[in-house]
Amino acid sequence: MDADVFKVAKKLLGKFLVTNFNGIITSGMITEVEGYNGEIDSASHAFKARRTQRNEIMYATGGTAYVYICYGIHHLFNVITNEKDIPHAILIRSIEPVENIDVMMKRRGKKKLDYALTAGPGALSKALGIHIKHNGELLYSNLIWIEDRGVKIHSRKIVSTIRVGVEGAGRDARLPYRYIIEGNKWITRTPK
DNA sequence: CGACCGATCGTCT
DNA sequence: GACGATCGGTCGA
Repeated sequence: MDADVFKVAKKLLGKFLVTNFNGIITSGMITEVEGYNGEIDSASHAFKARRTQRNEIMYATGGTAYVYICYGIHHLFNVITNEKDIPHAILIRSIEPVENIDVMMKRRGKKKLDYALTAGPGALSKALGIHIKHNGELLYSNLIWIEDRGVKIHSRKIVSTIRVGVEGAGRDARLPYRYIIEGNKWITRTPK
């Protein structure tokens, strides 16, 4: 929980996102994130304080998972970061796979191990088994959590770019709120 | 490689 | 009734 969603977003790089479903642990190191600055961010689901059934969880206390479905198919995983009623969110966009990679490949229907296994928010959710039913899950639960394993990402290695897929988001569409680990190959393409 | 396009359905107007 | 905080396949160079 922190007042500055972008500071938290950068801190999440190098942390490990872990799931434990049906006794199987899968995990990866976070390599790409995007910050969504609540009610004043025209690319955020909570823009203009529009509170709906879908985005209600964004108003929960920091440390809660916000999962929603995009394009009818993909489950996108976000971390809520602020106090109750302040809808700041961080979209986890890519991870570098670490534990039980074979399970993740099976979930994704992949035969080759490459960046596509866990690059992109829909892809990593599928690989980790994250589902819409985990919306509202607490990230200090025993199902989904974030671990610090001592990996330090120096601020010089953090690159910011515009966010992906928000071209039509209006005023804030081109703000540099996407953060990636420089040189890491486990990330999606950078938009123009 | 890059560009394009169809899939697919919950959510909001 | 329209439209996504996307993905993966195909096509052409």
